[in-house]
Amino acid sequence: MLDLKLIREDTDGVRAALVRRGPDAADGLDRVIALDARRRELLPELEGLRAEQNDANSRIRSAANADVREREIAAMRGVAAKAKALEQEFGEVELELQGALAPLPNLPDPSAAPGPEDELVREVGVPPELGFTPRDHLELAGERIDMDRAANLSGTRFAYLKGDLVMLELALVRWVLEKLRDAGFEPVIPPVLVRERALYGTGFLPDTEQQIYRLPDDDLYLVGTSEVALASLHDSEIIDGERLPLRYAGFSPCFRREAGAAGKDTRGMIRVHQFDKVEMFSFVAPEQSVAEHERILAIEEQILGELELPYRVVNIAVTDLGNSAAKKYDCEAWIPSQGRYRELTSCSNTTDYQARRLNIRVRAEKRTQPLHTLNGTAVAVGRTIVALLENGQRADGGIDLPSCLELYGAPKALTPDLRGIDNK
RNA sequence: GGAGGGGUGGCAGAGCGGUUGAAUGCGGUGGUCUCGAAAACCAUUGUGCGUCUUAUUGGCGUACCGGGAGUUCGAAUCUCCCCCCCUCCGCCA
Repeated sequence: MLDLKLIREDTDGVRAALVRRGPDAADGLDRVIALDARRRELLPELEGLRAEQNDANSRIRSAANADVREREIAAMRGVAAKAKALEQEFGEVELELQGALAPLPNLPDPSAAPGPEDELVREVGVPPELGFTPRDHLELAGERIDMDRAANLSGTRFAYLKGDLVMLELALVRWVLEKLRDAGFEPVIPPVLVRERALYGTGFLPDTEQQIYRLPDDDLYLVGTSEVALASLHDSEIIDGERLPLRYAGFSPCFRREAGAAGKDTRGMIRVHQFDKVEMFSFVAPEQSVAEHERILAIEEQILGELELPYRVVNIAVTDLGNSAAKKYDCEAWIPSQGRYRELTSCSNTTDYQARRLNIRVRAEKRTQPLHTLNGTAVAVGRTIVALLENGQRADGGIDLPSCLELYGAPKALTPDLRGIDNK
């Protein structure tokens, strides 16, 4: 949600910022301005009538006798009717205004990449010299990733994960959660079924409805990321500035319909309907969000580094930003079988956009204002396993795994799955 | 799923048609007292919107007693719908 006051006072600035996202990104702006003006016309009128009513009420209350009282009441009937009609109109205008304001995306940060291409920030590590044709993660995993039977069960883009890979997942999650806990992020396992308000509040609605699973019988939605639930953790609260920053690490399954992704990444676990993810989420004072964004990015990079994955960081083009993000970095890991980098983690500064929708404020120096929220992937388990398998592969089909996970119960290495390799 | 009881300010808890933004207690803040602290006493203590003074921790108006709609000159108080919590029964990882 954009700040109405800002739209009113710096219309041109807001329009220019929105237009960076695309030529039609500011399309709803004029309607918002018109509705806001109408609202501001109606409001004093309505409040005047209410003042009149309040006045009359105290006279009626203390009326000397029944006659005086009756006369006052009779006189107020007309005022009451007028107020009611005005209230009705005001309510309609306000509703329309909210409806027009809600779809407007966040103002991009000036340093967000101008587009149309993402901007390379840095490249870290070098893609491994394998000396043989790389196998993809399905070949390497063999029986340990069974998407055929999963398709039988649930359709395309689902997977059974088995054996050592289950242990690998749990080790990854445990490792990352401990790391984040030590960095001040409180571990959270949130609900993954949520009401509409949570998705609206985080800006996924009304923007990405085609991506979201909905349970119409219960009026609930399956979240595509624990960000949704973590943001709502402080719904409608006023938080003392001294308590910020508040940092959480959510661990949850994530559900995405991937409608409109037909034909994209049809093989393997890169793009599936269900995956587990550890997500960072921070509530910070407005002046802290830029620094927090860099901090979250640094943690993401540290994780990829310790997992010994070659990766690069890109500053996402404004034209590709989701509605709530003012700026976003992606960390892309090298995927040998594809010979290119693929998004593994991502972090966004959503500034006050979600906070305003969820009415989350900070109180400092006796002032209250919307705070800033940020989110970032710590580990998206499915894609991380893909990257680990493919980058750690040896000529014999075995896979070396990074040593950081050993303490957490992951095997040192995975044995070749001969069946998987024969079938290739 | 069935039956019943509730949702009031940071918390506890009154009010159940008219000086109620809301008693009282606790907590918080400022002060008096004290060498200092505690205790005691005094004062103060919400948020949004509009407007004025555009320096304001400010003045005025208005709204907010889970959310929405309604009845009424007037609703925290009455009616309806929704949400949430609690108790008992049933079911269940």
